[in-house]
Amino acid sequence: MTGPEECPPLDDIDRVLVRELVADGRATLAQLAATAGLSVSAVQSRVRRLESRGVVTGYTARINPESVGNMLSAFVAITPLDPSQPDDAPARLEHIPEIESCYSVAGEDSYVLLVHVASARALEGLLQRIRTAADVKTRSTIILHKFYSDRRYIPE
Amino acid sequence: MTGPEECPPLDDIDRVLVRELVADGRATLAQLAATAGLSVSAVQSRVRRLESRGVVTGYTARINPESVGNMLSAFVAITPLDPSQPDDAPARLEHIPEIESCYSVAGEDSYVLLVHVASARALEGLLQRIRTAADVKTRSTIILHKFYSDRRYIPE
DNA sequence: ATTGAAAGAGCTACCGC
DNA sequence: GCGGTAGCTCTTTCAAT
Repeated sequence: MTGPEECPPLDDIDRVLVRELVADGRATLAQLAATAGLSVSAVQSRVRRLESRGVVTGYTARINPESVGNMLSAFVAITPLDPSQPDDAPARLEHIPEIESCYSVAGEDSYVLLVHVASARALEGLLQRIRTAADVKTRSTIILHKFYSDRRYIPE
Repeated sequence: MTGPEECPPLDDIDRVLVRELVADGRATLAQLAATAGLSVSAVQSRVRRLESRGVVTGYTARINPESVGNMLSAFVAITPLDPSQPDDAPARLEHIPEIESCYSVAGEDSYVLLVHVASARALEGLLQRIRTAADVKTRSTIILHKFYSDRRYIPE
């Protein structure tokens, strides 16, 4: 799991492996070998290759934010207040742990963040920290319900 | 990994385990035991409990969408065209694999989707499918760059 | 709840193809 | 690149505390 390297396109077997690892990040090499119709050794070297090429960038546990006390989630769209200043908002926000994701976007705003907090009160404090840390204005969209997330589409 | 059950609050050791499993979804029980300062067996029963309580809802491989051919990502905000109709848009969109996440939100629109597609041409087709499947209008925000994502904040 | 130990399953490195 | 074996690690289960 070092850095992304060369990237010749994935073959069908690679896609099978990626799909299964997305569905179950703890799938054993034996399981993967069974669905791919290959030996454990062959699957192991393919998975290593997918990791070293940066196709698979890591493994993680999916958690329910509410179960760890984050009762409120929101999208926060941000726009720099002073367009003449160098815009390094993502770097200036990276230390804030409540921010799950940070995207730059083409639209009304410059960036969109996905944040998780304990309460409305906590969101108020977070927005203040975001504004002062990055010198931006914020526009928040409260998430009422997560129907599904973390699905992954592997084409072909 | 059956259904969420009772949920007495997490103690400090549980939070340590959850943090490590989020950072490395394939961490072994031995690794977890080392950082938690417990025996392997004790860690195993705690992890099983976190799973059965729905704190940890599963494990997944993180993948780079571009490396599997999804070169374009976007937020798609949708709003039902006919407010008098029953609104079951999320269910009517669930079969579309390009949709990674679906949230209902409090704001200008009813729902926000995160989608991944191969190209602008593919996005055009996807938007048509979304509109006809759910009888909604769409407002898309193209993602230019993902600075970070999939971070998880475990409070305390 | 936690521990320790024993048995089974999985991972890794190496070798021949 | 694929398959197979050997050695080691990890997981699982269980009795005991």
